[in-house]
Amino acid sequence: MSSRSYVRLSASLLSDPSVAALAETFKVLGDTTRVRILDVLSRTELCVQDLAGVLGLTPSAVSHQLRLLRTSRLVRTRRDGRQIFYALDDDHIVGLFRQGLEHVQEL
Amino acid sequence: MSSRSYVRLSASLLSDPSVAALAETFKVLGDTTRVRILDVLSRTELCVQDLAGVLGLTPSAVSHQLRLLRTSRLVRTRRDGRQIFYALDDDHIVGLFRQGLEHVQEL
DNA sequence: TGCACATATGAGCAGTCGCTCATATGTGCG
DNA sequence: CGCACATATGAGCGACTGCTCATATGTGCA
Repeated sequence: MSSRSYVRLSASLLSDPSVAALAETFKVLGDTTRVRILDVLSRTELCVQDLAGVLGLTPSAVSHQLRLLRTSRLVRTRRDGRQIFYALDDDHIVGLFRQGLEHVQEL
Repeated sequence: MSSRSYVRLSASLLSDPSVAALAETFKVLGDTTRVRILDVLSRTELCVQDLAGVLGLTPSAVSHQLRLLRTSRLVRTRRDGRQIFYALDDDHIVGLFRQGLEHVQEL
């Protein structure tokens, strides 16, 4: 392949910011704890201590992970008294899970 | 939430192996170098040195990443003489990228 | 066969990750 | 207000990641 072709191919690739944002999103999804959290939240809204209860983790560990998920706009929060309820922020995550599972299941 | 409800919710969640496989797949996608490699391969089949040329990386670095992608069944190989050509192994990756970009673009 | 090229692999190092533990912030209620 | 509860945050530790550099494996050709 000529270096001239490198240039032509490069011009059609994803931009650096897109690549970074995409990788960042997948990185957040690439951890069993966060997958489990998102799986739970795809079924019901839940507060931190209940998430911890369901998943068998400390509230602190869950809170740390939720911060990441919040920063990535994967979950949103709603305060009700002392508790803060978490829910999925958009439907793309469910789509990503479904598509990811399809890939996984054909191994 | 009662501990009885924990049990009910838990029963409907993804199995541990599914969670592990899903997280593993996303983890592989969660790196800019691998995203760039897959982006290139979504447009054309390419051998290691040309991938390195396009991406401005050493052939060794590319080869290390390709091994991961191979193990995860995200790319497949075809030998032609001394060169080994890499291509996407299935269409789900393109779908995952598209879905991921949709999420990213609404930030 | 022997040499050059293409790719793969292993060791090792700097940077990152996910947890725990301690502590801070924020809210409701007496 | 003052205390208990719910959540968030920071430091720090062991485990892991992605690269480089050196080396091994595999292929084509004289």
